[in-house]
Amino acid sequence: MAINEHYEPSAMEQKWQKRWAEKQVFRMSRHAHKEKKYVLEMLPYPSGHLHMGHVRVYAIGDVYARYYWMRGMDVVHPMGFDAFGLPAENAAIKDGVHPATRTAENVASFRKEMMAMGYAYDWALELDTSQAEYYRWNQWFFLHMRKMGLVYRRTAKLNWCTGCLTVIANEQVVEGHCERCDSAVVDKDMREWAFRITRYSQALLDALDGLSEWPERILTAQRNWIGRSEGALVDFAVEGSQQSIRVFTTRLDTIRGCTYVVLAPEHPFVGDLVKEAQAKEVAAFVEKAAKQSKVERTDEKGVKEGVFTGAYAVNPFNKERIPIWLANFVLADYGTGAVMSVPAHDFRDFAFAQQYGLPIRTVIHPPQGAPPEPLQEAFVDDGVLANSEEADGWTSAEARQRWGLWLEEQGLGERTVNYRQRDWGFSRQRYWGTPIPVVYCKRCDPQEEGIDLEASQLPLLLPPIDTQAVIQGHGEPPLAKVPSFVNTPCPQCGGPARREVDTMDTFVDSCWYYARYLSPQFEEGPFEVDKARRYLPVDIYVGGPEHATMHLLYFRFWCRVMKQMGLVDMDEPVKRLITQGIVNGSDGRKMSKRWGNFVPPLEIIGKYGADSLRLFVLFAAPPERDMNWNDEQIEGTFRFAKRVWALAVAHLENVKSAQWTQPFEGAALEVVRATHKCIKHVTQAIERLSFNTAIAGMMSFLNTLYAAPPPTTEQEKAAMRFALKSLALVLTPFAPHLSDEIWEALGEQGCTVEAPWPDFEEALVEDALVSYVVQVNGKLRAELHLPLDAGEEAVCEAAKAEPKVAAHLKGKTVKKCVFVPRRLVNFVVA
RNA sequence: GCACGAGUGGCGAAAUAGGUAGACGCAGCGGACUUAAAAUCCGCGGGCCUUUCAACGGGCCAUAUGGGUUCGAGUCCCAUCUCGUGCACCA
Repeated sequence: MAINEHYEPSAMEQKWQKRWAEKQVFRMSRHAHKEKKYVLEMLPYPSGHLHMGHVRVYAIGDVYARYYWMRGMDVVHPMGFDAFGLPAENAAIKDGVHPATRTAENVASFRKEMMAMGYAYDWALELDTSQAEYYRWNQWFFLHMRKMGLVYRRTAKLNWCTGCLTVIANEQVVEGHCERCDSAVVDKDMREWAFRITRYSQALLDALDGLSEWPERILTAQRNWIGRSEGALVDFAVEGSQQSIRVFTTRLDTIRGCTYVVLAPEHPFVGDLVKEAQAKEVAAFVEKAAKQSKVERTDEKGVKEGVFTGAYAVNPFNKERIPIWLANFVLADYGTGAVMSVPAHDFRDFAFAQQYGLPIRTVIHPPQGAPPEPLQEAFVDDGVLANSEEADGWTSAEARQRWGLWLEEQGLGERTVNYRQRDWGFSRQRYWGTPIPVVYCKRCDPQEEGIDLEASQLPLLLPPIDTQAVIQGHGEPPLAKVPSFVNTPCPQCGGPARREVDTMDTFVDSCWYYARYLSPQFEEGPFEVDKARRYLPVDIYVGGPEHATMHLLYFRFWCRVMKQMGLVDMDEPVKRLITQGIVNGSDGRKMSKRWGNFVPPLEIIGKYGADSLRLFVLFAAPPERDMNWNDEQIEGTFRFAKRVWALAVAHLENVKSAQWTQPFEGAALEVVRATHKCIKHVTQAIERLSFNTAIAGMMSFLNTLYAAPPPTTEQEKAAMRFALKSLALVLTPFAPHLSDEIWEALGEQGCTVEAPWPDFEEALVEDALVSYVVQVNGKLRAELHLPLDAGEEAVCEAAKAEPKVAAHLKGKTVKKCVFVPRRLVNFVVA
């Protein structure tokens, strides 16, 4: 076979991509009887073309997939498309192309570009979530989960994205703006469908402790998001009324310092409580608050406004009569929508009390003693109780415990746990998503709770639509404009009924896709349970940290539901999570056409080849760190690829058929040593997610081979052949095309990914001499090269004999001599 | 405000268990090859001081800042600063 002297990646890479596909080398179950490894990257939204971020995630996953294949494992490495979603629909509004058409085009180009990168996917497992064969199972889950009480319809103030023209979930609102399009989010009173994810808040929180292979930042983000707080519910009797106000507090220990109670303006008791004298003022206040959006109300930091209702409550602990106020900062949907105010021990309450001249009473002292009165600021830490009669001297923790019990005994309240997390609202007023399999019938369902379709009626297909006429961005669900879809007989009475016209959030699609990959053609259920048993959970999951409190929380919830349904037998979907950093433009800004810093991967592949691009994204920074694109660094990895090829070409004919079975010695042994060292380095670097140093190790090895004398003896030729062969193998996860080309040129069979990962011999990793550092009082004074087996005495003697060391020891007493085998000697002198 | 993470050359970064700080690469400089350039190959490369024509050497400082533990600290402890991320009138 003729060897191309020059490194020309384009033709070479295409050749191997074709061959891999023909031979199906990446198919699932190639080693069906071996240990399984499920390597997964978050499935992409097919947006048109790959960008550098995609190139990076998939390169990371690909390293592990190929590595584990070579380790002889039964690897599953699938890819698919999160094909529903707003961009395709918005594009349709703009240019009139149907979302299905646009999506199909995009999927095709994504697939092609992924293949051009040489990623090792089993394309037989490919998924497209916008296909009925997939989304029908979303509907199937919906019906099951509704029976389990995990799906319900509610009316609430919802987050309406003014850009996407749909309601979005709490998780998708970032500082009052849409996570996707950054438009303002406003409150809108609407009805929607929600998953009761909060039923799992505690379980999802507890299980985080077991996710030892997840990045700490993701675990923390989820803990914060779930926002568990322990506290108590306390009933405050209302003077002259049968009603009592229930408040939630985490600081029951401060309750004797409570000098007033505050309700949210939306609190249901407000109308009953308010006294005639205050009625006008209160009504105005409530109206004003209602007009403000959640964003506005929480945006004005520090501006607290309130109004007195004229009513009084009674503190159940000291029977004190205290006023009831309304305030804009109290949230109706957290806790009970009512709080007890303890100005002495809460910053907000302190500011509010000062503003409105309400009394401030200290009941907690810091351990050092009483603070000066009047308080200059709230003391919010735990401390020791004071001014609390029999409780004086208790610690805060003790008081919470004892009073909590007392409340329960007296029937005045209870200890409780509150979560910040809300249920997951998943209705979307858009077209390009999974239809919700529910019908409204005025006769059978006057409350519009929704009547479920029968499982046999699935899939409920998304109707074909006239793009121009129907997809108009007026904020009405597009499906409402398709009479043939809307009008349907009631599944119960057969009379005229209307279908639900909202569709599901696309985050539903990504909740269980990892299980579907294992049996994408399966028609009897969402996936084959046996396959799930064999291959789940996912062993390595790679994706962006921006999903910390969205997808990564939703799919954990869904996994638990699937377990309850008996579909899977694990609690958690993913063992090890890798969150890759962002690829920014060379100016450090987000890569975007707008900034003119956008680098299309296809262009780079064309210029340098996929191998060099893969090497670049893996070498420039560790996987979890953000990185900037760099036009000069890519030249560096391209140079490396060229050097590897040039070295192989230089030696191939000479060493191709070399054989040697005796122990190596001399120059040949040095080459063999360097090879073992490289194998060890790369192996360990891959295991600890340090791909940049893995590549650095190979670069060093290559430098060593360049420096080695040209092989002349049979032994030296065999050593060089061993070096080239090993390099081809360890390079495979990073630059697979180049590896296979060298592999083939050496006369080896098949492709590198089918070959076993090379082992290293510890004895051959060691150099014959070990380098010792000699320090005097911790300062470096000399370096020695001594045999491996040199003992402490011999090393110390040799060290003392070094002239530079001797100079520093002269006239001083050695008080101590620290000896670290194989590393250093340190003389401590006075 | 609370929580988490990170600060190392001109730049991207490395240092697995407390043991030679800056591996590997980029840019830069010097050399070889070439009529020349590109490509390629080889070499140099933290700062300051000192010696010297120069080379070789020698000394001190240096991993955000200030302390501490240790024979020895980028690494461990305490405090501070800066940046990034998440949560946030959440009671």
